[in-house]
Amino acid sequence: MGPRGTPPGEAMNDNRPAGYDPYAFEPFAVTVDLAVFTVRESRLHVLLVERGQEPYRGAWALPGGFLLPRESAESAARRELAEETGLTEQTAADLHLEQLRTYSDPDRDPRMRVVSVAYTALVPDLPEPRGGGDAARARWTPLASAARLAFDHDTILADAHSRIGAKLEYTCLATAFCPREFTLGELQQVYETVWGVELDRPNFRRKVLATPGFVEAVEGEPRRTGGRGKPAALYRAGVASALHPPLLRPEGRQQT
Amino acid sequence: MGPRGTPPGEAMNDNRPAGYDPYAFEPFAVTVDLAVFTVRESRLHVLLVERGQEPYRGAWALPGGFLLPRESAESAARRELAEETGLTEQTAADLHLEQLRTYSDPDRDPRMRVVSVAYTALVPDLPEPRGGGDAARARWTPLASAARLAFDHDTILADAHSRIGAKLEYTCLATAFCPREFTLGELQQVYETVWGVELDRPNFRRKVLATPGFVEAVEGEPRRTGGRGKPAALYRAGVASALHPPLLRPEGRQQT
DNA sequence: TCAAAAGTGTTATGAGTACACCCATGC
DNA sequence: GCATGGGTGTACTCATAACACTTTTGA
Repeated sequence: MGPRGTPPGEAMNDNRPAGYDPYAFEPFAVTVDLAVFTVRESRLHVLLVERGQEPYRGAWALPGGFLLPRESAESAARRELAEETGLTEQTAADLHLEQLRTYSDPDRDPRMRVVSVAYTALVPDLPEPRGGGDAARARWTPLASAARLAFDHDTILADAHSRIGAKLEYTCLATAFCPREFTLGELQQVYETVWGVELDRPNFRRKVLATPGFVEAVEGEPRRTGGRGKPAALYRAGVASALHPPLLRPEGRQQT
Repeated sequence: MGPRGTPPGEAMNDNRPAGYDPYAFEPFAVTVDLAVFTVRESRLHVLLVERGQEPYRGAWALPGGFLLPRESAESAARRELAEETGLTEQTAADLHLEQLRTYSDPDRDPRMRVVSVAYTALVPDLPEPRGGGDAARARWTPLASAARLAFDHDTILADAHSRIGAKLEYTCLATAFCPREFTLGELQQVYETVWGVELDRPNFRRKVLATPGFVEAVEGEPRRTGGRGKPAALYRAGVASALHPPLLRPEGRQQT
């Protein structure tokens, strides 16, 4: 059958181009890339690191790195995320991490063949990252200012942005952007920021509360002020993960 | 910055575990796996191949194979698909292929480290495949009978099934299961088969026709009979790719 | 003439929208 | 008091669900 049946070093089979031998070529390297988003001051931000080496020295890039020999891509992503953001391993282990897709263009890295598995993470507003070792800087960058990244990271970032926008429609993911306890106003801000639209507050409220398991009210009287105005009730993320029916963004509905 | 800045053979940086050198370990192999679906006799079928070598000799598996040195994962997937199904390269090039996700568990292949990029393809009912070389057999298998596949292919197949089910809700993908010209009854069959539910014909019909660009009527009087009953009008896939608003499966709506 | 599949019509329900209005707090 | 955000009420619109009914073919 297929080439999978013939690992490098074993006999050829005729389903493989004549003369193909994995050891005759440079090995593939496998990396992970992370598009980590947060909402800050009503703008979507992404975590970027500055490259300290060629190629793309001095350019900004998505954090990421090589898989260790006995590590899955998701473990590698969590490890890199912890390293780059200064999060504890525990916090990183609990984070919502989602595989975006894999980028495998043969020329995506000018030096060698690198296949990269991209992940998306959504985090609440975190302290400024402490940059990895090796003279690297890391920082939160408004998405609007994140352009001309190294490698194909502009593409990955665009894919990630579009994916999370879509995900907000039919999952409860938006709560991942919020701290453990949050107000419905903050949750609405997440949607408005990611989608770049304004939503009707009364309707948003009803929609969220009508979806069982989306949010759960925090007991007692605890309320929090967002500055001025009436203090808002606090909620925590609920147990549901999917939104049925979905919460479609306004643009997604205007044909008919 | 991150390890990506240090390809194998260059200097270490302290963001990488001490002593790590990609050449000191077995190289990663990168493969593609394909979950190719079709609808046959009102049942969802998947294309499987029989393994001719250890491990899992004699077991059924998803078709797939190694990436060539200068080939993207998607190109590899199209190439493998053409090889396994006997499709022409041209047909394979036009097919709807979608990246599912990447599987990277260190132990997913007992012999070596293999990272596999899985793809999903939807095809109309095709002739029986002609199996690849090397004594392999290939055949369409009802999804219900496809179990205990080699490697982690049970997992991949389950993920693929659940993904296409979800995709039918908010994309026009169902037409990929149909021949170039099809009736609305056939299109409805696709939904009913993939979702495993019955839909109301009048409502389905209205919904499809009300979505601009989903299908376009074939001009003139051409009608086709599906055996007995009134001949149905023929349609072709339209230009739209997304469904707004989505066509939710019944189960996805029964909470409130 | 009957079964089977295509196609049309109609009504009730419920989700989504838009917008008016009241409440609580800081300045 | 007034600006600011939280929270409630309501009426209109439109998509969907459910189901009755007609049409056109093969046997």
